[in-house]
Amino acid sequence: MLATLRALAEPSRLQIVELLRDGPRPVGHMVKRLRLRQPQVSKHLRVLSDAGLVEVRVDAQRRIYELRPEPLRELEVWIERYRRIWEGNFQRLNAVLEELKTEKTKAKEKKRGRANP
Amino acid sequence: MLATLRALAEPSRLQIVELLRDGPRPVGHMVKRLRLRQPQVSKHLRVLSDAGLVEVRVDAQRRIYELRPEPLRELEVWIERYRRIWEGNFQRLNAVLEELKTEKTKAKEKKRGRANP
DNA sequence: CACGAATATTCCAATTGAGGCATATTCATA
DNA sequence: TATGAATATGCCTCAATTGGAATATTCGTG
Repeated sequence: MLATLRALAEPSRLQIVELLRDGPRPVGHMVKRLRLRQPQVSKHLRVLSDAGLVEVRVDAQRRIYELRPEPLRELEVWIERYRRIWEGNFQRLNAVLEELKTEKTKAKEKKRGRANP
Repeated sequence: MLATLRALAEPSRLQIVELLRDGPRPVGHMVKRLRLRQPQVSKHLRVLSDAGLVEVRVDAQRRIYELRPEPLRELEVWIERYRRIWEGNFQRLNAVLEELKTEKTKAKEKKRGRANP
């Protein structure tokens, strides 16, 4: 999970993944499209590969990279656990009250909620 | 999207988000649970807040943090676009062929597909 | 109105990560 | 078999990020 997120949380890498959404591609193809030099693309692919997000197929001196579904599916599963957050009516109220024995609820404050403006 | 991923791609921050899945929580609550000092937790919360992943409610000198659904929903939407990747039978074959005019398909190679072992 | 509780911010040191460049490797082909 | 194409790796540098400690701020309360 974390590995997947870390791999995706980089602009170039995210672009590569988006690129591969259209199907397997050789390195050279990505070099042409991205604003990156070949070594850098290879490095990013290495990271994606270590995270299990892509796999390679060899074609002579060419390397064809392809998305692997597993990590993405896992990410989807993970995020589904948060679904109820946007499907309204959470029962969180009691969760809050559980923690806030000393509740006084009287706040004002603007400016991003800083404790000390 | 990228902002969301970057915010989530850090172990402590991911933990905080998981924590907040159970409902809004004050900073002190997280400090107790995570293996982090208060200032560090505040900093991470700041990052999450900048990414729009959490919002604050003020309660006296306490700050109650709460998950915001939007970025998570967006992430879910984004990942759904990859659904077909794991729902089999992609038509990628022709995408490959499109790129590989010089196809020769003869590969061997083991060791992680390095071009030069 | 001084004090403690709760939290944010600043400054610093150490670590990590991305780009750039040069180079090594492998394959196909002349 | 020498050469060019395609790709990976190593080394270096710079910028960004994280954690730590100290400090500032604000609120409620005695």
